[in-house]
Amino acid sequence: MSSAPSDLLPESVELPGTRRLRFAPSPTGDLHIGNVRTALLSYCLAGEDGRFLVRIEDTDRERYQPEAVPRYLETLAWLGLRWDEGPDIGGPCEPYVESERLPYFQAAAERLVAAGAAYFCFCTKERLDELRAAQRTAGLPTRYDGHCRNLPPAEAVGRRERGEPSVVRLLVPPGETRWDDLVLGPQLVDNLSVDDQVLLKSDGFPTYHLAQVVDDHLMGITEVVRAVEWLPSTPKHLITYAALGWRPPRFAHVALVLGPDHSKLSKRHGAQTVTEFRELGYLPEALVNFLAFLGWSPGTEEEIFTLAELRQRMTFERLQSSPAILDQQRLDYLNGVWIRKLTVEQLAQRIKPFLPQATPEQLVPITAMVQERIRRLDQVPGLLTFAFSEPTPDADFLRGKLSREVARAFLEQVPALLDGDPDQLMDRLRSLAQELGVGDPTTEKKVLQSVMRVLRVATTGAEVTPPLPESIALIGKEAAVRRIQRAVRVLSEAG
RNA sequence: GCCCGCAUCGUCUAGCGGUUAGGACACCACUCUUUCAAGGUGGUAACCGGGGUUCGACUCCCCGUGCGGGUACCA
Repeated sequence: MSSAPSDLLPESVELPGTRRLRFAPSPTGDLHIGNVRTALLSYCLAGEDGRFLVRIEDTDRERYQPEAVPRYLETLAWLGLRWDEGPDIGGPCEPYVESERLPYFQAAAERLVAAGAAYFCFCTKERLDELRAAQRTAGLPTRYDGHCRNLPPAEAVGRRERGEPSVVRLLVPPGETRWDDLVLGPQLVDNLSVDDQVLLKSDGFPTYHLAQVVDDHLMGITEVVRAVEWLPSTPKHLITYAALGWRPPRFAHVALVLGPDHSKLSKRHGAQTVTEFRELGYLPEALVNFLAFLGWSPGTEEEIFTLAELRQRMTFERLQSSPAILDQQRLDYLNGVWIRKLTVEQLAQRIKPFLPQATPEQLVPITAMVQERIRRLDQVPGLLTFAFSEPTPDADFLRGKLSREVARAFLEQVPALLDGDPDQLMDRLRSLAQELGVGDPTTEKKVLQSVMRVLRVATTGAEVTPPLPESIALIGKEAAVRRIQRAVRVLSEAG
């Protein structure tokens, strides 16, 4: 057999980075929060002296969505996960798109076949289906029966030349496979339970199993961080590395992220893609901080971390092996923390897309008003409806617990108080309220509250708003007076 | 069915043979306060079950149970 194809496989040369970790998403749809978590872990675990690379795993032609690639990259960038090598910026191991690396996979497959570590298989889908069904009813493990394992090479070549569709399967040797997982510890698998995996599909594309092994080797990947769903196929990968004479990377299998009902995260759990979380008004800083703690902890009681700090601190030793449930309340809390950590100007920029009706001049004052009271950016419009539309509270809503007379008497005198120093407005309102509170059986404090409530409802139409002086300043004195006068009218007419 | 992994408050977690089992979210009080938040103080709440090993198990081993994953020419 010719050795030419194998020459297509370059031996890895010196590559930059003490550690090289990659994120290799399959471009189908939108980036799932679970995927992003492994990307985050890989980015952090690469450390400050390591390299983080992105490789596009587009070997499934059925599910491939070309538009997904730029979207994925944009999402990673939004989160701040900067890659050192990737499809857009290139690097020493170009190209970083698997569909452009077919010769490598085909060469590897041929090398494996030549070495007797893999073989051509001509079994049809129908035969395989029947086989599995029969095995299952017999209570046996469902796996390939080795039907094509011992085809004479000449026959295999002949059938291929005649155009019969074929795949290349890994020939799993007897024995056992062991490795020391960076998260789960020592693993031992009897090769009897490892299937003869298809490495090269009949369309000439590799399966994940081959592509991952070949590319991780050629790209000098030192550690592979992936979800436990890959655990059962690790022996296949290790056997492939060994057959190719390559040293495998170390593996770190992290547990899955589950929904609140302990099942795999899916649509019915609400937001699950990064884009969805972004549209709900979560900050990348919060998402990163939150995700990092799903399966990792610093071992101290610190819990607020920037991405840079995470990259500095994260180690494989502290990775957790049990699954984590996505708790959105905790995410909300962390998001609130990060919202308050930003400067008003920074936050204003983040709020901007959520409040397109705000003028540039309004944006900063608005931000200052809401910064302490929101946990998500999408809550901003709800807090500020009064600023962008005229409220129309009715008399009963206006007066609340107060009598119409007291409510009206109070409101009638407010416009005059609006003129002085805005910082003292509360003091002036307080004095006015105290005057009106004389003779009232309730405490002064309660009177003050009721009376402020009337003014709040009159000017904003809501019981819950940012502080009154700022709210009034936002809508402007003129509008405030107009709204108060309207309220007075409503209260009078109701009588 | 078969193979594999996991198991501390409701949730995220600390713990790595001897602790009053710690922190955070959520929740409940109180506090601050013009509402709502934010902040402060305090509180409720956990080692899945059964066997071992050991002077001593949340911690180590085995079994069970529960949950999760794999079982594709998808990743």
